[in-house]
Amino acid sequence: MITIKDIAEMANVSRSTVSRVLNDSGYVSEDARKRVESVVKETGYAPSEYAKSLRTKKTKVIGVILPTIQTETPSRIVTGLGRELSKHGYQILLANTDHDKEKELEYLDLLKVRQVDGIVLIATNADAKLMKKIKEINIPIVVIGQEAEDVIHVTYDDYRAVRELTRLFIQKGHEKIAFIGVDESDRAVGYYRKKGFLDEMAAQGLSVEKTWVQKAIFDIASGHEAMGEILKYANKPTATIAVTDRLAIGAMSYLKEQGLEIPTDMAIAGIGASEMSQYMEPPLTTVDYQNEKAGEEGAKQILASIESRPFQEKLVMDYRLIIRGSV
Amino acid sequence: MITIKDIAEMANVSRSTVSRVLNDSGYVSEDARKRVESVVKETGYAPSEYAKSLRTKKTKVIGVILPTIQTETPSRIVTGLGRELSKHGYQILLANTDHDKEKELEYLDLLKVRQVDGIVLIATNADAKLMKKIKEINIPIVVIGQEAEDVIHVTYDDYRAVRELTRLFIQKGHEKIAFIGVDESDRAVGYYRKKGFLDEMAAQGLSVEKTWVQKAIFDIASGHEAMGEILKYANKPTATIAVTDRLAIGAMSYLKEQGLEIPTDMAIAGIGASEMSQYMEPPLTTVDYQNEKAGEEGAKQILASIESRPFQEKLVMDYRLIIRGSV
DNA sequence: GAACAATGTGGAATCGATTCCACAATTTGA
DNA sequence: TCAAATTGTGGAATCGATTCCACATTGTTC
Repeated sequence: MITIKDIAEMANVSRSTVSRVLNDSGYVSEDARKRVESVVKETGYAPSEYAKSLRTKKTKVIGVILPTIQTETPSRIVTGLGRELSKHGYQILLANTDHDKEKELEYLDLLKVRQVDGIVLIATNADAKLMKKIKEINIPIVVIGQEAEDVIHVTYDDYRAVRELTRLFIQKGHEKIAFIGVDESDRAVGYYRKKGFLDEMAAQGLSVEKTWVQKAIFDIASGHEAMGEILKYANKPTATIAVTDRLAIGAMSYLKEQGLEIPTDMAIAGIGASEMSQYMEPPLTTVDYQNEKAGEEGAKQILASIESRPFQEKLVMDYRLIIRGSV
Repeated sequence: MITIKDIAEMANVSRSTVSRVLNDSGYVSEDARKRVESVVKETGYAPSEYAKSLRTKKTKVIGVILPTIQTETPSRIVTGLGRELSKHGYQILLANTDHDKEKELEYLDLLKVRQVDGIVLIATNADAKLMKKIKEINIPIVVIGQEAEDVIHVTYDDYRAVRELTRLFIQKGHEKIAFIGVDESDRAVGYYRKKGFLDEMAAQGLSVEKTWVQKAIFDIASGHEAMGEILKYANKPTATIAVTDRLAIGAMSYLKEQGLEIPTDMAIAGIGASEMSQYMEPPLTTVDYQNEKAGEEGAKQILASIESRPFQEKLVMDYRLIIRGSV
């Protein structure tokens, strides 16, 4: 494998001169520069990132920690991240926790040891333990999808989106509206989406039965189960907001099993603009977050931070309602 | 940041001795070993991968090249890969080509420069250009989902799976069976799945109208369009095999638009066991490939190759039919 | 008892790049 | 014309690890 030593010999200069040409730093005569560039081109020489990194302490690698790559939100964000990072010569080192929260902390340590230039956390819960570890490792960090104090973060306007969804139902004449959420330890999906729902209902003078508000987990089966719980009682709602498309799809499958018509007997909406949402029967009303763009923006901010340029600590992505046959 | 020099000073030994302890190589007295281990533990010291790599020429990083991370097959394979690789202290460097074939070759070069220990290609077409480049870069490589001569590859039995699917339709009384495929440059999805279909039909003495065999691309919309083409002619089939779930789902949406009943008017099946397939109406019959396991197996073989242990050049993953309401 | 082997250790060389220092030649300005 | 600044260059030091060599001590075998 060719090294800078070989290039220097071929171009009749020293390694310092080759380095000056490659990095466009310091004085180099035009003659010497041309000779070096010619040799580099004809040999296809590229310097070792490892040797460079040892000296410059930069790796051009960003670590990305996520609970799964198999769902749309994380995979879209990673796509956006990768698109922007590769424009600047950076690569993604993937750290998949497989939903194991402890692994998140382990990966932060591992990525520090691997000297990544920055770390992006996707679909995390920014709890005290995580925030403490983030402060400790002292690497530029971006959190995507969750608020994080004193850390660059890109979020979606969960609160406003759900308020608007709720308003949509009310405008369509619904007064009894149910809600399928997740644990509020997930501030974005669990807390703010619920708060948006409850605040809009209160603002419209509409009450919410305790039995209409269910807590699920992030899978289709638990949406199914939650709808079952909602419909167990006499005072039944006529519409349901689920905090993810998966939960909505699970709920829909329960309704169909019970012979109930969507949206005639129950209107329903989700969040996430999953591909599946489009092909449900009827097609599911949903909120489209700009996940790929969130990834791109996250990449821009972390690069600005790494390269000591001004950055925005907080970005809130826009969203749009996709109104379909389920409402 | 702590280095081996600091550890040596704290433990009252030389850097060589610390290195011997960390790598369990060469003679070290019990006394010295205990002191070093104690200091390493209390400081949380971990050696720089970059410095190690400079000397050992190993990086403990595997490059993964894929056209998209947003679909189920690649994301499941990556999940399986990551699970196995992380057991052995390896990390994944993600290289997403965004369906740009030229980028695949660029990424091979980039990953060589980054001195990854191995490269995994997912959802590629092993054409002559790619195979030439693979020979040239001389890094352990695994191809997943496609056959590749002289390269470790993990495949699915596309041919046999589609023969079995075709037989299933015939056993249910269908004689007029349509096929929605993709370009045959994709040997696995385009060629072998089609060949399985045609061979089984011929073996059963059943003819296939030219208009019943359509070529689509890998998206739902083109499955919709393909079904439109199939139904344009008088002699209509009563069943359709699509080479991916997405194409099947697109076809289904066309049928519904035309007011046709699935499976009464047209039975339909896809391949890929997508999550969506389960929630279609009726639920889609599909072939489940073991994508995560393919990733795990691919990881095992590439690690065996990297570590100069015996490996299998060709693995064929098993599959299972998931028979649902669409047939 | 001597020669050979095993044990244990420290320090230099090495990996491949960048960076800084020293030196020489040339140019500029007073 | 001379001093200072600029231009151009090569080589050593450095980054943080591993590895090998040289040396000293201890143990074993003939």
